[in-house]
Amino acid sequence: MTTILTPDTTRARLRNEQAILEAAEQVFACHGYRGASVQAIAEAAGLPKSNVLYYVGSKRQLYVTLLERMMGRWNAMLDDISVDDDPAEVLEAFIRSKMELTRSHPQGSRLFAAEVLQGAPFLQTYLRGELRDWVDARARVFEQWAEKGLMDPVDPVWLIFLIWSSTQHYADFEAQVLSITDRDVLSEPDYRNITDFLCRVILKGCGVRRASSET
Amino acid sequence: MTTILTPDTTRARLRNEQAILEAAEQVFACHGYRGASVQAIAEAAGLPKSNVLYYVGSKRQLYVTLLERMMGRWNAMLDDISVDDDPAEVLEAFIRSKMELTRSHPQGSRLFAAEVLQGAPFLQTYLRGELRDWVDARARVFEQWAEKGLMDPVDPVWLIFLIWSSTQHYADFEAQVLSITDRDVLSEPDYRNITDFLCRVILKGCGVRRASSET
DNA sequence: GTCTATATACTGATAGAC
DNA sequence: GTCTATCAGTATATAGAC
Repeated sequence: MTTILTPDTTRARLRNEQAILEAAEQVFACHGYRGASVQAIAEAAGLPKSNVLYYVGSKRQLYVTLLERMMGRWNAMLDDISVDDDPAEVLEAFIRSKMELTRSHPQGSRLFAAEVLQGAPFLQTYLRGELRDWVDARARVFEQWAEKGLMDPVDPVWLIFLIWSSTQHYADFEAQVLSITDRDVLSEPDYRNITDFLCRVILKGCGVRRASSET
Repeated sequence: MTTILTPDTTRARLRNEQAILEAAEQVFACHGYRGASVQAIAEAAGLPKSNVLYYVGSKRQLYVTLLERMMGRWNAMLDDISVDDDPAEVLEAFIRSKMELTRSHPQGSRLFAAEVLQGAPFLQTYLRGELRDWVDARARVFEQWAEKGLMDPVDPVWLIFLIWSSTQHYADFEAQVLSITDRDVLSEPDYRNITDFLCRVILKGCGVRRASSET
């Protein structure tokens, strides 16, 4: 079948693909892989079910594409550190960038949560490989900081999980947070306040003196 | 239809109902409400699908029953506090009991997470009522402690969410934790270490002096 | 109480008209 | 490229034999 790719058809294709990805991220995040239906994704994207499958191949491929997109965002956040860096600066940047990921991509964060909740069948190799190595490397630096007296000798892995969990919470449990605080949405000032709170409590809790106090 | 309730039939009924609840909690926790199938629950319980529906009425009723059971466990943990209590003792007990709920009921914790992840459609009234009131009451006590100089003036609601999220993490993200730390399970000593870590960091982070240091 | 059989709706995916 | 029609499979739920 010959198809003339006019600018219009290309633009339409891009627009449809984008709409599908956004819709699918929302539906997968809400109902998980099994609970999501192609029909629901198609309706959310404003397209017939067949078109969705035409564009993305299969439900499974669509899910993998979305997970890869989210892990890409995640990796973009994971910069390397060294013993010579300032603990306060690094930890604060760590908390802030993780929270910014939650704030800017709540659906993707929830998608990730749903995937891990079902035992992370699609992410095993990533978690046991790339991400474990990254955690181990960072943990060693934390330990060296503790040896140099720059922070308390806390278990570095539990510390990393503390930062991940406390920030991730505002995506995954957004419904609970909104219900309890009687809000419709979490505003940018809300996110700023929460982030400042987490930086303050976690850094102090680890015995790290903050680099500067203007926030 | 007349049925003679011998001790055996009663015992069988109880055993089956128990098996169904356990199996359903696992399947709903893993795949969410929509992603769970009665068939999968029946297989996990070792019963024919029809029997499951005979016992529990419908998938929806089964789900509600499980949520109610979990909220019962949750409420059993929520003891009241007053300004005259010791902040260190109360906060530490809060963290420890929340972590103990995670440890003893990981499936229930994940079930709760999956429910909130989909927007908490079944738990709206609970979250906006009972639980919000409980949080508000506790928040007021935290604020009074801060006024009396017993702890830093941190936002009490973010503090409660910090405790919930950092403990809940070890149920919801168990797959990630196990992959990264290269474990098959989280042992009781692991849970003790994590709990000690969280008590130490969070209490210190809020400027609360710990009551005793023997743990 | 427990099972088989089945009703009805929906699932992911595809074939083929346009 | 986009749609309708349809496939085989599975979903929840129930009716009725035993």
